[in-house]
Amino acid sequence: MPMAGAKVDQSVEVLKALADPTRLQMIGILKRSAEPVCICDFTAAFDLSQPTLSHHMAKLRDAGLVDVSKAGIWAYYRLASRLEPKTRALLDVLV
Amino acid sequence: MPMAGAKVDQSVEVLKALADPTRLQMIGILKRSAEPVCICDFTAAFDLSQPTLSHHMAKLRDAGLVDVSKAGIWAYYRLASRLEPKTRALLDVLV
DNA sequence: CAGACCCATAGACAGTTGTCAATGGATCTG
DNA sequence: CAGATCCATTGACAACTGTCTATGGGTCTG
Repeated sequence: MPMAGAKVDQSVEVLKALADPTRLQMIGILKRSAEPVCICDFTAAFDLSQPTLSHHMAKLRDAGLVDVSKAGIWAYYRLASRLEPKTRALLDVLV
Repeated sequence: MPMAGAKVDQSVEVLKALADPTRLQMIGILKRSAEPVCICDFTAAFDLSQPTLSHHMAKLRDAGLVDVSKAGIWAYYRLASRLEPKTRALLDVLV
């Protein structure tokens, strides 16, 4: 059976969020990390400015791939706990 | 172990090829079709011009997702026969 | 309070992308 | 040969993307 239009759009949204080397590696880091990660950790890992990484993280958040929790000064990011099974399978294949 | 740089770039290339509703559906059609499909079939299935569909197909071809064989007037497309296992797993999850 | 620190947003700008109309090449058919 | 058919390429254009600098809002610490 073919994919319905809404399913296609949702898959495309996730794919677009992952179709960037920086974001794909960010997701990989989050997936492998037991502890949540702050933006400042990413600024140390990537040679990109802090606003750029914040922008990428917002895209991952908009796609529903990432949860954020603020604690004091820091914003802690982790892989979303309630991912669609299909999305989780996608990440298991990718990273 | 983290992904190496080249692996990231290759994954991103595939993801970018799939991160478009038209192309994702084209891949779905090719994956489910036992027979190869010509561009004219896609012009019947999508409300897009022939050059646009040809352009999308070129992107899928450049990403190594699709094989093409020309026979007379027609160009027959099918899912690539020799896909990386990771790429095949990706398509099995997606479509 | 004053400063330092983390993060998000806004504005700007070059590069990429998705689409179309127009064209041309290659192949079949009469 | 002449026309018709399928497809790819080109050129154009609006829209989106990735990046930076600059700025501002919170929050902790002297």
